[in-house]
Amino acid sequence: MQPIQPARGTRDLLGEEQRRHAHVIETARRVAGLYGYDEWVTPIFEDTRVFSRSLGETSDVVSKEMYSFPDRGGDSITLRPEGTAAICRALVTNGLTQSLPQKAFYAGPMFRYERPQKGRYRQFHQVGAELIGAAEPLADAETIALGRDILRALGLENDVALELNTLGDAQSRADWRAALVGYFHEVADGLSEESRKRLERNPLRILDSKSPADQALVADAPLIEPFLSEPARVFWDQLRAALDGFGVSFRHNPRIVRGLDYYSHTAFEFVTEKLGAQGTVLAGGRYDGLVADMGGPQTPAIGWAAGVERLSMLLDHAPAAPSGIAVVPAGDAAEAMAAQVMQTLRAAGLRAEMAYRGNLKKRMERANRIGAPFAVIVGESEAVRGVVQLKNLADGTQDEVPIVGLAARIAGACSAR
RNA sequence: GCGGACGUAGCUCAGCUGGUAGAGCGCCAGGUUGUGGUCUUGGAUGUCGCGGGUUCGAGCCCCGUCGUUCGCCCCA
Repeated sequence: MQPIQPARGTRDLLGEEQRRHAHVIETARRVAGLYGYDEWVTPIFEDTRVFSRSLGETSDVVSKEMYSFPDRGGDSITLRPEGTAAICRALVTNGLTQSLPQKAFYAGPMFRYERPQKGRYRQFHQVGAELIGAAEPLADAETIALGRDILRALGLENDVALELNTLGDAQSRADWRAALVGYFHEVADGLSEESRKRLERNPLRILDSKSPADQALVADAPLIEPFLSEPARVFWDQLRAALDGFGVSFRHNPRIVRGLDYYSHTAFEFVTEKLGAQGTVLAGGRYDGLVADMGGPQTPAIGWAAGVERLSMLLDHAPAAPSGIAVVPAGDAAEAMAAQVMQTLRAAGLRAEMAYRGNLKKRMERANRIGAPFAVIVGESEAVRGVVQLKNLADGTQDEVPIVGLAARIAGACSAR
């Protein structure tokens, strides 16, 4: 019989990989807490309209990458491809548009039907932060600072660089886009085949094309700055000043555009050179129209999402596996006593384990294998005297210690190490 | 969705111009009846991803398929 494999683009997370993931998520959650964020947990699937309405009909995410299917009632359901739209939907459905601003942190699986690669899976995991109800550049700067601080807390500060751009407000963006389309039409003969298609569907995307031929033409493409409206220009200036205030350094990259339609003003990416084509590690921007798309009032918002898989791969060291105290009965008759001792240790907050079978030698081998710092050897002759053998597995020393106070003794020794 | 590479033991891999499969690590058992690590002796690894084809004979060649991987598209 052939073993059944995990579905394409999905995988199991255990051991070291699981610890890396957990460390990324816990770090992000903790730092977001310092910034005043609460965690929101929204459903893993939603009414398809939550995404089709918000992401823009032209984006590939909607046109071919969503996991959508009809449920038994005939409604179209979609496994969430990203987090922001659902957060906005939750804001509206819970009436929180009446108590702004809201700061939402989230972590969990997302789903996109695409060709898997390293660091890109059909089920992948993101952490994200959304600040809803603040229109000031100060909010953008603080949100970006949060991302930077999480990366810093993960020890990745030197591996990533922040690239920043403005997309202007709706009018600025429309004017700039028209100019871009005009320019690229003029030089269309020199564009790559892909970019000629993009010119019809999603012209902004030509700007970050990887084709060298495109890059040469992009260099002379009109920049957005002349098209910025006065308010958009002021916003852009204030944002950069505010980032200085938060001590966040960045590089202006006029070619950054965001893939999803709902962004305006601020767009940013933390990128790394270390992951090949999957170099964007944390990215986001301002999306002032999205809450209204969800049926709420016009509400400004700024946020980002980060890929947990990609961050995990960048981590220098996986967090160490936890190790517990090995409780070892000397002989079957001591097992009950050993179980009691083990429960005492657990009650004192210590991780403790006992093998289910094997003689003393076998169980000592296992104690060594699980990386236990100490073995507590429970023998019949000692047990009647209320003592056990406490063996330090690092240096091989062994003491007879009373069961009363054993947990405190071990805890003290562990913290002293 | 498009193009390239790769699938051999639990893991990392070797396997000659086609001749019935190997190493290291790990695992199991003994040397040690109440003491791990080091050492030592022995043992089991497996439909060579799967299906078809060529051949007297296929891990090796051909086709298909599934999976992984590197890029493209897109995107975190």
